[in-house]
Amino acid sequence: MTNKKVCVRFAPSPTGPLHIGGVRTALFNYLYAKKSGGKFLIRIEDTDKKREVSGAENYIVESLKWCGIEADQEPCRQSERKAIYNEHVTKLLKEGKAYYAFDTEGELLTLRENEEKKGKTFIYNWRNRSSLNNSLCLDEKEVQEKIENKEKYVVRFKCPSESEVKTYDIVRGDSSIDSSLLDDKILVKADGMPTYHFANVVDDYLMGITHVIRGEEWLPSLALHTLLYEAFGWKSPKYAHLPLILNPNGKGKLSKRSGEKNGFPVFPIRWKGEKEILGFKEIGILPEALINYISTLGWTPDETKEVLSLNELKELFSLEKVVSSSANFDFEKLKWYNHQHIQKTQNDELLRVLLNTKKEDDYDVVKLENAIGLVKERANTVNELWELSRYLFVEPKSYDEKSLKRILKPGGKEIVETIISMAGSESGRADSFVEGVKNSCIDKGFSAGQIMMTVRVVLVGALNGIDLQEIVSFIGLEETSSRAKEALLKVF
RNA sequence: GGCCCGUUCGUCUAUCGGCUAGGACGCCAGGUUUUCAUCCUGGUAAGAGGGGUUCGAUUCCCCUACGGGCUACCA
Repeated sequence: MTNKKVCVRFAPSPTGPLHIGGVRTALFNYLYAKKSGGKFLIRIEDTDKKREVSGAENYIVESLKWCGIEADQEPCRQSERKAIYNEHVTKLLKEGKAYYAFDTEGELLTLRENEEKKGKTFIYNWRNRSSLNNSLCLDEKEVQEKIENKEKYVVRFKCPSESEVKTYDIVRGDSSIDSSLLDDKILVKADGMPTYHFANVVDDYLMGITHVIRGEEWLPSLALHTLLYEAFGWKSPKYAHLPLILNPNGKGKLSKRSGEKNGFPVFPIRWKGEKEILGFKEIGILPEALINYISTLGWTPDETKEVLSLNELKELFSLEKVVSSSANFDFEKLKWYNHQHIQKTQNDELLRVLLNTKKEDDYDVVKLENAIGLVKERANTVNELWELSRYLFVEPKSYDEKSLKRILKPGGKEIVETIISMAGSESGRADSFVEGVKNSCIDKGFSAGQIMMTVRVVLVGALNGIDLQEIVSFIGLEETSSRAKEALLKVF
């Protein structure tokens, strides 16, 4: 038995920015392809012109690129393959496996509403298709006339009335569906474009897709797709339906709105729609951290190691380990992954990312890179690097309440004066300055605690930050003295 | 409403009938840091409920509950 080379695809529809669920689907496809030495393709499913959003296609590709996910071929577009779908639908029509339907949308809507009033559901299928307006009950002439008169029509799939459709899903195993419950899905719309279901099946077959890895929302369509493969006499690809990613509280699919509500992004990068929406990139999440985190949503590697690079994920991924229950998105955990990845990232790389995200050009880049090295272990996001290293570049603007309380203790002024005189003295040494101030003040009878706290308030303006000596070494004696003078003026 | 899928600590998950139910995030406590954060150590906390099957069920089956998805000439 020869194993066909794995070929998978990510098939987004360009109706808006790519959200985190889509990224996860793309990621799992990509990882599976890489793991199996296969191909990963992107297919743009732009069969609905009404819902198409300009810029979305480009956004999707750019987002994935930022995540490190790149296709092995240029993306293809379904809108450019109309002739192919026509050819295939003609085949089904000829074989009596599909039929023309002339019912208007309004008529169908009325039918649906009427059934709903009775507490029932209208299904366009074997039960009622013979009483509706289609080529199964109209005679051939009438059908020809209607088509020649340019009457609007759709093509529907003639779904078998009684057949047990057996399906297999890598994540969920075997199941079987009674085809009599299915409806005669539209294959080609009145505008001549194929529907998702039809284009999807035709393309997956033609493109040699071996594994369809997609979101769980497609599970109800699996029987239809299987039936379509059967109608063409084609062998179905293997399927893996991924669990959904839900809101943090588990209520509903993660959506644009849920991100806004909970104060975190749901998109990889900035989306410039009616309103600009920031992505994970803009808030300082590293792509590898995002990828690492979302890989854990519905999947776990065999090994216990948690922090993994994209390359490691490629090695470890397996579809068999994908779970079937949906996962809640947890921004806190993403931040933890980001913290871990920041630690693994070189300072110059962090600098590059930082400057890319936000420009504050009055900083010296060499100094900034050094500062990053000093503060990065405290950062959960790249953007925090600015705030965390602020006092290494600018003197404190103000002193918070707790700091004032500290510095205003009896003797505080004397300690500050000592800092000024020692920093200004010819013999003052920057690399052991803090130790010097400490010893000198201890001699004057102050406690080590008070001395250190006072120095901190002078330098940082708050009771936090990196090691004092590191600060002094970074900013230099002159700046140290200047900050102390400033404190003397402002506080006392 | 109908159809489908799911249900292990608050969250992500491990467990392929033997469990004192493991790990990670979070949270709490302690240690390191004369600060804060990091880091280290420890702690907290779970099998939705009810029936079966079995010597034994978190694991297999059924029912109920709850959650989610689909139910378009959207994908």
